Amino acid sequence: MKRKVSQATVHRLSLYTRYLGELEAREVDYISSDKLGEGIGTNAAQVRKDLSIFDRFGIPGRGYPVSFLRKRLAKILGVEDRVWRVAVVGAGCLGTALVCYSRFEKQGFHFVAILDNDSAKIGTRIGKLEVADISDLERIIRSEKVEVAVISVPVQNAQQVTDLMVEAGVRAFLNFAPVNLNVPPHIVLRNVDLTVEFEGLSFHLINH
Amino acid sequence: MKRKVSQATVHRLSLYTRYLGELEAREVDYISSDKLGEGIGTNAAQVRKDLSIFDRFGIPGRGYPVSFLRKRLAKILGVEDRVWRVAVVGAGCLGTALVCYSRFEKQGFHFVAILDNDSAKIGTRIGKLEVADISDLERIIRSEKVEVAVISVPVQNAQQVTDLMVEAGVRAFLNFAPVNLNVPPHIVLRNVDLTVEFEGLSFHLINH
DNA sequence: CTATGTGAAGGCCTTCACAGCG
DNA sequence: CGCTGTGAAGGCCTTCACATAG
Repeated sequence: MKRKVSQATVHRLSLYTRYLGELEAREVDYISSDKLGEGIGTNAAQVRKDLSIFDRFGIPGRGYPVSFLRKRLAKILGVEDRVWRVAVVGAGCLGTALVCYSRFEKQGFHFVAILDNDSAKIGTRIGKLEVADISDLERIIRSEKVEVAVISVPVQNAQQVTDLMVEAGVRAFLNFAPVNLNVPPHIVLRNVDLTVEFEGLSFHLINH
Repeated sequence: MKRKVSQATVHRLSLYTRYLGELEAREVDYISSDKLGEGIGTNAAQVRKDLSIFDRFGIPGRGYPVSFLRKRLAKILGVEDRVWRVAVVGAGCLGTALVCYSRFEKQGFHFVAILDNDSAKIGTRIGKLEVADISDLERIIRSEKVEVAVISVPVQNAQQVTDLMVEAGVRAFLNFAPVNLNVPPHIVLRNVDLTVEFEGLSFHLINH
């Protein structure tokens, strides 16, 4: 890695990887930076800059070898020949939906547990998983070797649950609770906030 | 509006608004740019710059009036004294979860319809809504005066469904399908791609 | 004396433009 | 001759620092 990889670049690496997967399924051998950019909604210069951070993947006059590039990017993203073990905390609408959605499994994110504090939910089955009692959190995280957690609990429980998970050894969080979580500096945290997304739409509808 | 409002600023306006709502509930009257920044995970300078785009909301020596500022920001975001009518297309795991999640209603996003093409789902009840037949799309969009649509259909149907919706008059889309949708320039589109989010976590776990 | 509002500086990301490779 | 890789330029966003208001 020659330079710092920006958040924006990481985001696009994901999109390139997915689009290259589609091309691979359609048995396309080579793709130009121009077409690859078009496929994910950016331009050729951006594509070449992004890829040049890591290596010289392309062949002047031909473009990028689709299959080779997809594998290399998947490796860079950490999703080639590898599975991440994920726990979902909060078996509400959203937590349930994530577990039932199969694409993540295919992409190397394996859901190994779903936890809740509601005794009416504990023991019930969601997809292939049985809802576990949140008071068993630490034991489950350790025995299941959970590395990534999804926070889909109500706002008022989110920070506490996150603290417990950090203590139990979880290193990365995808947070759906609409609150600013505080985590130690070595912990990876990304927020998905659907209200923010809706309000983004609303702002542009009103101001354009 | 004195200058162009960046995407990043719009995002933070949402976060400020939410945090100010919490402060309002706790009956806090004034907040400094420093504390407001801390509350959403940014700094005082950023807060002051963001807010100064629109007006002089603050009182030197005291800070910002919480309730007044919250209302003004909600107005700017288009969620004060107003309801947006939203349709969800695709009654799978995710579409169902969104309709059952009540926070959006409170924030001014009112779900008025959920559509699917699966005859096994059509007519069934999800929350307060009955799943409608997607072949009635145009009629429903017009009669329900839908302005915003959520795309939660499989990738292969996403573009077609979006085209139909644009034609029927929908002006804004929140797209959960992992595909780059093409829409006319005057249409507002935001993508929520959970695979990208997971891969973002993965990248940072591997490279730090 | 505290905390805002804002030009200026700094830093990061994107776009340009072209040398050079296949 | 087409398309990549990459310095340079441009543009946008964040941070700094301080004059100014309450």
